[in-house]
Amino acid sequence: MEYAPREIEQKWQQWWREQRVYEVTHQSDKPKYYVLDMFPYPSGAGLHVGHPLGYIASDILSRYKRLRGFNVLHPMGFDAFGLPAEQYAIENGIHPAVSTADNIKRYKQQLDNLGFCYDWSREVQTCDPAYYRWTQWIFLRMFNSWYDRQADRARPIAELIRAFETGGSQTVDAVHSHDEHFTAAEWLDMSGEQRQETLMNYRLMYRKVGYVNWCEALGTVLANDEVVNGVSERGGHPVEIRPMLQWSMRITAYAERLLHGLDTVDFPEALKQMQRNWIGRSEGAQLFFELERHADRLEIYTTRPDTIFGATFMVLAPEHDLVERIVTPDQRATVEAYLAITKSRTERERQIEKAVSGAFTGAHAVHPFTGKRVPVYIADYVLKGYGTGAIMGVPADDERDQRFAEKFNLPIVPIVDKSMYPDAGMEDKVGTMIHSDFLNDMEVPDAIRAMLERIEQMGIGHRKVQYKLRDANYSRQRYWGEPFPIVYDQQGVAHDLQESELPLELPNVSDFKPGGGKGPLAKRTDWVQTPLPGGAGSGQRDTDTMPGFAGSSWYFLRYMDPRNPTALASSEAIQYWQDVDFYIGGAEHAVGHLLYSRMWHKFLKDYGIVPTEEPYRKLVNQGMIQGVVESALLHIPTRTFVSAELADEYPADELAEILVHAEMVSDYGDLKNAHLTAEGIAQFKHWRPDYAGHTFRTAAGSDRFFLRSEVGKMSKSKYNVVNPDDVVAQYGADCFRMYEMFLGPVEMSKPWDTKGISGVSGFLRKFWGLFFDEKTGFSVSDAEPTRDELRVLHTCIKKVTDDIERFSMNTCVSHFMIATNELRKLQCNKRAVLQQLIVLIAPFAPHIAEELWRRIGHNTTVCDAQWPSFNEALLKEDQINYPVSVNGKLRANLELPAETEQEAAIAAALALAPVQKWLEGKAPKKVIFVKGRMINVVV
RNA sequence: GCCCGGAUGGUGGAAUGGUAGACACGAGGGACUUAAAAUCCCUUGACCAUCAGGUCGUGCAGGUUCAAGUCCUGUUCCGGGCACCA
Repeated sequence: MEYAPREIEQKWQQWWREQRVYEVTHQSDKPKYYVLDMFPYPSGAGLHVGHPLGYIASDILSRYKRLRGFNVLHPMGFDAFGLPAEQYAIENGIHPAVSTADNIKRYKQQLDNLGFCYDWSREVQTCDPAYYRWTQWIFLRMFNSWYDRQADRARPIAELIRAFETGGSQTVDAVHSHDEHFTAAEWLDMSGEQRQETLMNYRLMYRKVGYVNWCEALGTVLANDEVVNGVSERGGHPVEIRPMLQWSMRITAYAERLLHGLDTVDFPEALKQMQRNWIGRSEGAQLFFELERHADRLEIYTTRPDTIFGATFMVLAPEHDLVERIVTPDQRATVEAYLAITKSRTERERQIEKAVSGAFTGAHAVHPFTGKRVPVYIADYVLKGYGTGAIMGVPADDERDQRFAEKFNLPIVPIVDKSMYPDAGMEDKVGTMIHSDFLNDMEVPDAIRAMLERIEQMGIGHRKVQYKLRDANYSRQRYWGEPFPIVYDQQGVAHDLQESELPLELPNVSDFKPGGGKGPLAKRTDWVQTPLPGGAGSGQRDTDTMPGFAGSSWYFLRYMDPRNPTALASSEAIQYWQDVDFYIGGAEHAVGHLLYSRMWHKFLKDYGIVPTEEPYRKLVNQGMIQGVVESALLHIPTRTFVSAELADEYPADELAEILVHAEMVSDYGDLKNAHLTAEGIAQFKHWRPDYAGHTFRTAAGSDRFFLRSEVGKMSKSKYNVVNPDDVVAQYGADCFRMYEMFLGPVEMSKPWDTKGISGVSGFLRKFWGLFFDEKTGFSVSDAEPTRDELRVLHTCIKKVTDDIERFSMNTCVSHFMIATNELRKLQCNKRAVLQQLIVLIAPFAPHIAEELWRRIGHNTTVCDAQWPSFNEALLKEDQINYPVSVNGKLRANLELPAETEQEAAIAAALALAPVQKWLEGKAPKKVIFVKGRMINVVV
């Protein structure tokens, strides 16, 4: 009987759905296992063959864990708020809610088509009010929290207020934005408004005027990780730095925990490194320089306090508060001109130029050790947002300071003798101190230690750990996101909504265009005007919405108890499911989602809402399946298309690359052989009538017109999108799943290439064929399996089990192929062998497995079968082939019975004539057994 | 510039320090067929060969080891991330 994948697949997909085979509950005695995919943003383009790679791998793992007796949580949902839907609305007038719902529907159809074992009853959508109610709830909890450094956790803001009332600002060690000192009496003297302003300095969600990444084209502010090379990640629009009143998330409070947590989780090393770099911890000193003729002191940050004797100038960031106060009248014009230039330049221009620039303020600082006058400059290579926004210039030991000193003719005093370290770079922390007073002759690390001590003794500074990580901007001047559950009073003080007022639903609007630095919500004045919480007068709602990462920062918790109306998830559900055991998704979220959600999790841990410090135990980044971009070479002057191998005959600048639709290409995906046949050329001319009159030149004697191919993104605009639905229609979902795994390791990126799929397709037919007899149809035997048959089966069980455990899905497919081929040779149709093989293959090809499982006589789903265990004894062969090598070189093979003792093997090996020859009469020093088989004789 | 990865046949890729190239594609040859498709069988890293086998071979140069694709040092190229972070 023919293997008809589509028939089988549709039948079982429907049955699984109707029988709710994949729904799970936390009321279970089984151990839990949580397998999570990064949920997709449902774009209008639908899925292409690259998207399901990670989903297939996680589906296999989920099914495997279920067969191993785990209660497996494997949910799916949609990250449904965000910019693209809103841009689409602006361009086409379709409400984001409508287009998002359409896209989700299409995604679900495409996913179901592949036979995934998601528990769809747990689906979440971040744009659903029942979901974002809890996103708003977490926001408010953060708003009403501060970070206690002493306890190293977030705590309710009410406790901070009590501390201020009793002891002022000095009684607590709280994370805050800027230093403030006040006594309890001063706190009590403050107006309500002043107190609220003070509290903003401590809240974990807080408002501040900050320099933010403003994108004019998108009409919104962006987070640091949403800005790439000075342009917006989405759309590539220019981004400028602008001061705006914005919500911020105090992620910096968690910097140290985010860093340390990385040592406890199983993430790819590269990803951990990316997060470490993003957090950017450095140890150094914050220290003060007195300013000449000024009461203000200049506070700088340095990781090299040992080099202070080489400090010959100071540099402030152009935006530094002190600039205005210290600039001298004769330098005012120069400084203002420089400030004007820095302001007018966009972030992008500044990054591209990298030219040394700056201006002298006319002011001088006093060197704390030498008492010398040190000139104070401003320059944009010093950043306002890092450290104190001021540095000491040490041109002998820092490349940027050196360039600056050369440009402005400032003295360069050598302070580290690196002659003992010829390979050391300028900024390496090695060498011997010179021209450095009491530090002279010390090695750099000792000098750093000595100087830190001296600075603290003298009271001119202190040790300080500094992070590159900044607080995340949390406001977006957009429509399609979570509204802030906040109302402002006349004084602009933020009041939080009561929990009973949540969710604050996103109101409908008809005009989605942003304008005047405000989002579309500002136009709904009827919605904006609202009584203050508690009814004390009228107020105004926040017209911004939350950023895309808000909803995705905690979605994995909602899956645990997705319909709970009274909590983000019940504590029983969270206690049972705990955390994510296996998380799979793209590496592009390394410093965005993965950092934010880790922080939210730690925050929730601080309040005992979740039991674990880290949300994800193990993370795998799946690679991308790329497309191949095919183009035909056009020789413009002669209006002739030229086959790629003839390109050398034409001047390169007269050739243009014209994109060709992948559907017309023969051998698509093969970088060397992709070509158009006569039929393909006809299709191309029909598709591009503007080229219908052009001639196509192929090499003499060839009817193939070769294309120029390169690996690139799979995208509509490159005409190279391969839809998984089409592959499934032709080969079946089981074949598609196995083939994507067979292409290579899940972590690896590779171009899509359909050519190899025939191998997997053929394998599935052969596998199916094991169960059928040409004449009698379905036929399995109840006879006892032979030793050979069992050996094939148990080898396969062992290898597949080992390989799934180490997430090596591609080699699993090979093991299935080997087992199937061998059983075919043995003409094995024994039930005892085949039914175990079905279970092995079920995670990879669930439909064919289900069908055969039923046919073989089971009346329950294969999903509830038990993973077979293997018998080690059966793996041993009756005869063992002993390769014998002398000094590591293979010399001979000898066959011995498996039961032979090692001594017998040695004796036999050494007696072997070829080995005798290589021993050259010498006595062996030692004999080494390898894997209990191979013998190496060392002479 | 800095930090991570990676480099294995014509191709995708296998190899807990232990017979490199599993498995698959492609290619070549053969069987079946009027023919094609499908299917099946054989060959397929390079070189030498008296056809028994031998020599070389995992980007390059060294090292450790009885034994290195795998570990160490240096180097080249490719991919990814960060980039005035004091």
